[in-house]
Amino acid sequence: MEPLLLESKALLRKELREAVARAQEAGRLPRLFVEEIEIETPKDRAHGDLATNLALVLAKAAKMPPRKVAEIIVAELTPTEPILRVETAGPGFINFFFPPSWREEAIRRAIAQGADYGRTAVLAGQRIQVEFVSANPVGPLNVVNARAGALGDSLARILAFAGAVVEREYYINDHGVQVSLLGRSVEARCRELRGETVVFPPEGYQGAYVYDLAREFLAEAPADFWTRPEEERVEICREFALARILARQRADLESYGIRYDRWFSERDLHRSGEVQRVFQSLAAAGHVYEEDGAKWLRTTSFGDDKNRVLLTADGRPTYLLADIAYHLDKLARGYDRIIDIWGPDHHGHVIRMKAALAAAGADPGRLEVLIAQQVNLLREGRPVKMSKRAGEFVTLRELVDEVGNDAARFYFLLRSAESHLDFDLSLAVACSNENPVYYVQYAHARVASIMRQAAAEGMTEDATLLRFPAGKLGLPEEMDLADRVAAFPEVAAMAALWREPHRLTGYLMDLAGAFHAYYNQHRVLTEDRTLAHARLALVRAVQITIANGLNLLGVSAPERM
RNA sequence: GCGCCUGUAGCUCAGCGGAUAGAGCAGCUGCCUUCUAAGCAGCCGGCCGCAGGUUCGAUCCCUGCCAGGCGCGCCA
Repeated sequence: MEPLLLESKALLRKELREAVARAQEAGRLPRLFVEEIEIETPKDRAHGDLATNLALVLAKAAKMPPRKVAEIIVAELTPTEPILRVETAGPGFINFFFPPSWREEAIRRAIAQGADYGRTAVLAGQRIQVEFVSANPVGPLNVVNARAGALGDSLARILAFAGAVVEREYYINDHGVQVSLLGRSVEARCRELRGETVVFPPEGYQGAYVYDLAREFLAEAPADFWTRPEEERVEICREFALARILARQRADLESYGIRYDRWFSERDLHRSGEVQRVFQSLAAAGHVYEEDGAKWLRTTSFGDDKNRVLLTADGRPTYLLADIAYHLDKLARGYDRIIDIWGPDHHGHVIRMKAALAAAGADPGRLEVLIAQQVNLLREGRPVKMSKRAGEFVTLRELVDEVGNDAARFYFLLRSAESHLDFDLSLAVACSNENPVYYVQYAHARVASIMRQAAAEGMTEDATLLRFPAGKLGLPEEMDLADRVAAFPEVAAMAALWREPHRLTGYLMDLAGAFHAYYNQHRVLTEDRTLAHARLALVRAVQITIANGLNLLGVSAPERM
C-alpha cells in the first residue's frame, strides 16, 4: 500500500503538470520546460495541507508576475478526490486543502498496516552494506564505538524499512603492529604477575584490562609456556588476547542490540594473497612508483593531496593497501552501495580511500562514508577524561550499564552524525523531562494505558478500531496528530535516502509532544461512545507510529512505565 | 601550512532554497477528585560567526575571511 501522503503528492504533481499543459495549449502560458514539481508541507496550517512553489519557479521564464502564473494554473486545475480546496497565496504559492476524510484514511492505513506502517519502496531493488564500529581488537569498545554502533544499526534498520536489502558487517583489524603490540603488552604483564621486573613496551597498552587478560591467560596457560622463546610467548598471548577481546566486543554489541551478518577478518585478505594481488594490479595499471625503497600509490592523480605508501621499505603492506583490498572485495560482492561508518580520527582518510578505489578501477561513488564524530563525555556538566593509551576511558559496556540501551541509543541518534556530541551521563540516567527518550516512550505507554482501560469495553482490537465512525474527529489537535501520523512514511524514507537517522528522533519527539498536549487537553474515553471509538483509533495510530519509529532506532516501546 | 567537521536563544542542538527560524535544558508563573504529572499551558530569551555573490526568495547553495574541534606516519 502506497503511503497516503506520498500518493496524494504524486497525484497533485500529475494534475499540476496537466494544468500547465492545458494553459499552454490555450496560449495563456508560454511554452517552457517544467522540471520536477516541488510539493511541500507548509509549516503554518493556514497555508494549506500541501503547497507548491510552481508559479514562483515558472514566473521568470514566463515573464509574468508569480501570482498571475499561479492564478492561470489554478484556473486550469480541476482538483479531484483528496483535494477539497485550492487557493493562491503569498508571493505566488498555490495551497491545497484536504477534507477531514483524508485524515481518517491516514489513521485507517496506520492501523491496518500495524508494524509495517511506514514501509516504503524508495530503496527497493538496492543491496546496501553497512560496515560499522570495526574497532581495533586491542581493547574494550569505547563511547565513540557506541555512537557508531547506534548510528550503523539504526541506519541499517531504516534502509531495510525503505525497501533495501541490507547487510551489517564488522571488519576485524587483526593484522599488523597494533595486535602484535597487544601481544607484547599481555606477555609483559604475565611476566610482571610472575614477579619479574619488566620493561613494559613503550607504546604498549596500559589499560587495566591488559592485567585481566594476563591473569585469565595464566589461569589456563599451556604447561610449557615459560619454556618457549619470547617471540612465541608473545604470539600465544596475542592470539589468546585477540580471541578474548573479540568475543567480548561481540557480546557487548549483542547486549547493545546489534548483530552482524558477517565478521570479516583482515588476516584472511593477507592469507588468501588478495592483498598482494591488489598491489600487482595497481602496479600493472601504472599507478605505483618506488621512492626511498617504498612502493607508493599515485593517489594525487585521483584527487588526493599527497601520494600514499602501499608497501613499506621492508616490504610490508600498509593499512591502506589492505583496506583497498577490503573495499574492492566488498564491491565485488555486488552491493549497489557500501556505507562505512568511521570514527573522527579517520575523517581525513575519505579522500585517499576514494582516490585509491578510483585508481583500482572501481567506482568511488559506490562507497559512502559517514563520520561518527567525537563524543565529549560529561558527568554533572564536567568532562570525563578519556585516553585509551593511558587506560583511563569509559567503555561501551560501562555506558550501557549506567544509562541503559534505550537512553544511550536515543541520545546518540538525537544529533546528526557529524556534529560533535556532548553526552552528559547524569542527564541520560535522569528519569525526568530532561531525558528525551522517556518523553517519547511515555507517549507510547500512555496510549497503552488507555487501551487497557478501554479493553473492558471491547473497542481495542485493531479490526474494531479500523471501523471507527467518520466525521467525529475535527479538533485542530486531532487534525494535527493525524497529519503527523500521515507524514511518518515520508520521514522514514527521507532518513533512509539521506542516511540520517536523527530525523526520526526529532520527528518522534514532535509527535510525542503533540500527543501529550492532546492527552492533557481532551479525554479519549468520553461518554460519547462513537467519539471515544474515533479517538481510540487516532491514538492507536499514534501508538503504532511511535512504536515503528522507535523500532527503527533500536529503542524499545514499553507498554507501561 | 593543507584537508575534513562544526559555528543558530544563557547551555545542548533541530531546521528538504520558501510564507512569522524551532525544541529541550536553565530562569519565572500556573495546572493532579477524571484514560500514567517521566505530562501540560504560559512568560522570558535570536545582527542564524562576519563580508560578498547566485536567486523572485538564503540559516540552507557558492567564494573569501574569523573562531573551535579533529586529522595530516613507510601506525591502525
